[in-house]
Amino acid sequence: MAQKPSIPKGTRDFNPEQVAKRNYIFNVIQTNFQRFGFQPIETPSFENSDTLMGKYGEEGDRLIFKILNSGDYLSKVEDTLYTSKDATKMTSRISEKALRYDLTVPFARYVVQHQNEIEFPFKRYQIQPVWRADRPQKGRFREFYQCDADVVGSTSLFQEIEFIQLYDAVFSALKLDGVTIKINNRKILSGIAEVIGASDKLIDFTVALDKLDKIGEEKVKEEMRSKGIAQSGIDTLQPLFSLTGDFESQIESLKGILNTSEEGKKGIEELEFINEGIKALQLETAILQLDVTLARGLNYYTGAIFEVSAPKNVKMGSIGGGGRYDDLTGIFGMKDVSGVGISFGLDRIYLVLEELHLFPETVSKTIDVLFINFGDAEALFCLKAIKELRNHGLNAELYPDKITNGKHMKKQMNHANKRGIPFVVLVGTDEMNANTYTLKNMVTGEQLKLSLTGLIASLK
RNA sequence: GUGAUUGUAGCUCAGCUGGUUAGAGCAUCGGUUUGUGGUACCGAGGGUCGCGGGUUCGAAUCCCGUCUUUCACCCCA
Repeated sequence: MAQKPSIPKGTRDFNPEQVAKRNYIFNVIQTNFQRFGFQPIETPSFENSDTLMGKYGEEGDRLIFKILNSGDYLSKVEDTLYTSKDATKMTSRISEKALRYDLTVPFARYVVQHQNEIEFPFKRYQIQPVWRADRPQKGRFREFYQCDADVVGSTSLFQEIEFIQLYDAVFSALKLDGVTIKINNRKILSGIAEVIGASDKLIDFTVALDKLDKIGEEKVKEEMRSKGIAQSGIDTLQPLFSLTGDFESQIESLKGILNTSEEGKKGIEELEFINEGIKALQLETAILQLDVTLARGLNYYTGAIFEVSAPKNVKMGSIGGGGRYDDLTGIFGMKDVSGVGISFGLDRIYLVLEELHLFPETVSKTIDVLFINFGDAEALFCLKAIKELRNHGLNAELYPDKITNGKHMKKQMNHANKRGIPFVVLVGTDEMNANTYTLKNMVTGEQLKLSLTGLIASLK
């Protein structure tokens, strides 16, 4: 229906049921954020372009939605620039604002800007939408929510341990069993790159390594060769491709590979510390797994890297990620502030819960009881009762239109049925005269004549 | 950004190699049922076949473009 209105690709409308389900997830995440001591902040939907541009790599810049300047913005562009048709140069001249791409960079900006008001270490959480000019796919949207928790101003590795606990707490509360929290450390990746003499190609190297479980060993080696990594280096990597077993045994293998790299050894130390902590504290339902091929995430991670995968029976990209960044605020001129944080992908968590039927049935129930509207006098009588019910914490409402000529009772009952309202109250002249209420259970069909106090008691 | 894919009633989909007034189920509305919904029966409304252009005597059907959907790559929540 081309005539009908539409919304841009990668965006969605949410109906009442969907909003109820999303709020359920929000509430669980928010409750746990607060339980772990995080405080909320909010930042604007759009930032100055130079705050965002260049922070996510070349690929990221391409995916940032730019906002056109107001007014007659083309008149300020020189003819030479205009005719050169250089989009990158042109963009910076006609667009000075952009929609935020994630919550971490705006948060870094916030910390630098408000550094004198903030009490460090600062633990904040932020639940807001972000925008990416990506092509939509399963679980990929152009507008989606991130739920971030970060700590800045502490280098303590106990923060990493806390974040793993936080992931576990949230997913356990959502009854999403069997999520895998993958952990790696940037220092390990740097160490490996150093050992194979490819320190200058760290990004290419890690991007290739990250694809191991997807495209296989041979293709990864091929990609590394095509990026100019020496064959001798790739041969040195061999033990890495066959790295298996539990956390401890993988660590042992890594020690063998990285014994000449100081940075690598530091990474191993950090991982061991975190693993010891988690072993002592235990996780409820999540599984912590060392994954040396985990390299995803932004260029700014310097220590731990996290990624959360949905249970294996669901085909979905990561539902959360995060890591340690030692110098994020440095890009805004504030040195030596270490930060670490994690993010929950609300929209993907929603899809996973939906697929596994894990939403509690009660999430979309909004109203406890509907009063049938027999007429003006009855309606007024009902509204008095409704007021009482509301004061007792019950969600109650009157059907707005009255029954005319005895008709439309069916319509009102139907309405209650369709909305899944569990109880209906009928008050006609008989009830009104006797000061009683007929309570009907919409599931069983059972009806009771009750006083107002009886009504309240039955509904509570 | 690269390569595919989808688009017919509010929803899910039929519609054979182009041929008279484009169908079904569900949903909606009305009736059977003027104090009782969820099941039943009867009936009604609702579509310029995504949009634009082209080929043809004739296009939902073929061609081109465009938008949209879904998927893979890139990248990522």
